[in-house]
Amino acid sequence: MLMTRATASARPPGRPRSGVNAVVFAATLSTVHELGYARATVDRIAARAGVAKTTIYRRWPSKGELIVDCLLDALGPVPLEGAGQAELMSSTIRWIAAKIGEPGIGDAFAGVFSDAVSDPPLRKILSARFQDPYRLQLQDALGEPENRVLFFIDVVVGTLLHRMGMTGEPMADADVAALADMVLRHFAGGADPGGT
Amino acid sequence: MLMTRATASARPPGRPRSGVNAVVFAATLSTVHELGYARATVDRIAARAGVAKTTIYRRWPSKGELIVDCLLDALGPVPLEGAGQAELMSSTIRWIAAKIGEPGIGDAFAGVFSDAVSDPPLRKILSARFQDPYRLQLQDALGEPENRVLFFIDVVVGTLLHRMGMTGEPMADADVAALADMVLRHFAGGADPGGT
DNA sequence: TAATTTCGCTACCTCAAGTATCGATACCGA
DNA sequence: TCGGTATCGATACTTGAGGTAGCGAAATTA
Repeated sequence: MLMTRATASARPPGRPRSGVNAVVFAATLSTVHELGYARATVDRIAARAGVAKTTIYRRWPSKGELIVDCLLDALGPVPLEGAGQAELMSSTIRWIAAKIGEPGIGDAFAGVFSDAVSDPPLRKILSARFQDPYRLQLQDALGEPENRVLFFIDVVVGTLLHRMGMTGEPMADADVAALADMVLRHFAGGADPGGT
Repeated sequence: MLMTRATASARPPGRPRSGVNAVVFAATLSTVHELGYARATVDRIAARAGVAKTTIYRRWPSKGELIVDCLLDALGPVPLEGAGQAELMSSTIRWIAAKIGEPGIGDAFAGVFSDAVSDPPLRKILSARFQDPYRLQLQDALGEPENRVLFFIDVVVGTLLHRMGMTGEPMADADVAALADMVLRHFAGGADPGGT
């Protein structure tokens, strides 16, 4: 009952898609890394991937969705390590800080987030396909309610992206440590739970 | 020795500029509020202000700089109220949260910040003309070193913008209170000072 | 072999930032 | 009163990027 291929029919007819998604993701990150988000046009990404622009638009309906899928592929699920809530939070913060520091990822992250601000459909996609899975995973692992986890994400990701956006560089380890320390104290200390 | 008009020559020759800056700022905020940042084109802003687009480009070299000036005008300096560091920080956080919640301001803030991510010249302008004045003002008022004030700004503004960007709504008061509580505890408690 | 779908390619549309140019207007100094 | 100068509004334009349309060719299934 594996269903790796389909539910009803074995495979759809016609020429199958070539397996270039990974190549496109790699081309996306390296182009964003070298040229920045705005200058990483779909034309350039396609050229670097050795693929036609129309092929990209056949698979992803917009640049924003391409970036979202690329980030999901690059990040994967949170590697939950550690026993207690404090250790889980701390490792999560260090994990996402390291990921945002990897070439291309931070820029793509900030870029698609920026686009979403004035693009409500993209914002819904970003919220549903990107934030929600991590939120649910963290709600389970941390045993915290939705509003507290959303607050956690806002603080951690918001801070890291703001630093990246203002300086062009990822946050240094010492500041990441301070961020983790601040957040852990907040969630450990019982006062003012954060959210209605 | 007032020199309200000039230092050397009384006034530059030619037709003086009409005093429409305030009108343009108001048109910018209302257009951004109604249409979002990306759809608030310079054409539309000019039309709403009752001014030609070329007039805007004669005064601001780019849309980004127009937004920066508009935000500086809308925000003004931090209204430093309260005696101790804790009160100053708390009132500053509530002040910027309220400002970001005003119609148009949060969107313009997030939009120009987003643009700056992949536009290094705009990033320098944003950093020098926008962040630096507030940073210096806060360094003076709070008696904290540069790196700690930068960390403070990253956390507060980053969190508020992330919430605004993901939900389209400003952060609710209860969460702003939690943010203030968390930050105050961090700066009051002596552990892990945040920054090298 | 026929149907179907993807492929690369080229050309195109739309929209927005920013530029160029024009006659008209407002202010200065002589 | 008359140049000189810089702004004004208006129109047209250039450039770049997201996204679409239509083509013949290739790959797969039935």
